[in-house]
Amino acid sequence: MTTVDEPARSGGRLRDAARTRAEILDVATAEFARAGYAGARVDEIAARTRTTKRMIYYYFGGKEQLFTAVLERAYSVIRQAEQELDVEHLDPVAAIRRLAELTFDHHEAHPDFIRLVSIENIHEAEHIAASEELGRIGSPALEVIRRILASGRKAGLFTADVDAVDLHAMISSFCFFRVANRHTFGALFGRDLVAADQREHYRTMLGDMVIAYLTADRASD
Amino acid sequence: MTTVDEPARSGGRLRDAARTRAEILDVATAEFARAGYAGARVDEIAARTRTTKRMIYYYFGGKEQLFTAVLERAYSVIRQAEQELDVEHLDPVAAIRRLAELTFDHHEAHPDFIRLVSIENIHEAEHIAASEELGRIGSPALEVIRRILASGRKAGLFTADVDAVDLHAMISSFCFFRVANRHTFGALFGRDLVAADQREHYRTMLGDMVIAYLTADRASD
DNA sequence: TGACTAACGAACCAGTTCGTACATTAGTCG
DNA sequence: CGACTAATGTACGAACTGGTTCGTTAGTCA
Repeated sequence: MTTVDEPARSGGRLRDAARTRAEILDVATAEFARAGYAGARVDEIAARTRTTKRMIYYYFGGKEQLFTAVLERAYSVIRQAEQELDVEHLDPVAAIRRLAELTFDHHEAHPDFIRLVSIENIHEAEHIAASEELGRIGSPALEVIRRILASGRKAGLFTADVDAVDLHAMISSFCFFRVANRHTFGALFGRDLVAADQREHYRTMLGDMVIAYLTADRASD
Repeated sequence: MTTVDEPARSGGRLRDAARTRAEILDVATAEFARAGYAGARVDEIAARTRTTKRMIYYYFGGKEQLFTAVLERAYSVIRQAEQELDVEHLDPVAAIRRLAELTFDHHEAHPDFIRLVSIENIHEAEHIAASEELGRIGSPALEVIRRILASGRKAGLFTADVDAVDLHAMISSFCFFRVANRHTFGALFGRDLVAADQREHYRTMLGDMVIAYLTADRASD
């Protein structure tokens, strides 16, 4: 990650490894998200930085490793957000709805992250596979879901016997699709899924969908 | 080998514009889906064809237009599949479930198409925007959904007052995510969403979800 | 202070990539 | 048949791109 120990000096140092590294990562994130892995230009990233291309190779080794570092930092952000989830004081139904809404909000707030994930999937997650860090991180949200599901089942509120990972996939799929595919969807169906005045509508729709699924009377099958 | 150089072609003509064009499109589809727009190599496409790069420029004009042509054909395939939808003889609940399942099946059967859509979204649907053909096609599935929703509401089966486009987005999001993000999801959560032995599970889950949403008692909100 | 190292910059290079100029041939039609 | 056009193949090049070589400077510490 970018957190190399901050040198004691504070003022605008000319030479500041941590700052340079972080700036490269910021610019690289935007560039990769903009143009995809192959479309991203190392020269372009360097040009938008206060440093030079030499430094990218000095700190990261190459384009491939730079992209991996970008992914690592992007995932660490979402992991951190998930760690701050505080919904378990709510009743199970409200907790799940709140969790879904927070996932919804996070996707909307981080379109670059969504693009990076799309790009990484085009490349069959090879960078995640190559990263030690990304390989062993779990999802804090998953644990939260697990606990809410357990208590909801215990209270007889949730009829569906869903697995936490599957529920996470269900919630994520809606949030992800809305942001990731907004361009083709908009072009083909003439509807902007991310329009500001539709936000509450889709947020509610997601919650309704998840709760309906969890509380449905499955006997009618 | 078997066919070194056959001067006198039997059935297949030596010069066949339609065939050459189609072969280029086939190979280009695979190549773009494999590596993304920028990552795809025109030389590579040419090499895998029985013709040369010259022909790609002769028939399509350039890489950009070739990709647009690839998208146009890919979308025409799904449009055609949707036109063969035959679910309206079923009762509304069964019809929606069947429609969802067919969408599910189509996504699973056409991973290259999913990748192309992901790629096109990275490029903000600029090729769809540039295509006259793609701009004015509607979705046959949308009309089907509209009719089923209307009859379901009329029969008092569907409590939710959903819009057809939104329901289409809901169904698509789950199907799309499962295929498009299977690599990162698998790497991060250790679960293969496209594993053969999980297929029925997710297919059922999708149907349950959609039906639960449509038939839920929204009064409890 | 002066040597030593981390951090940095400019210029360069070798391989690649899209695109094209030029030459040629198969098929068709009067 | 012979001219004419659609279709095709070869070879090449200008621009670009990831990566490197070589040299410089700021900061640190003995």
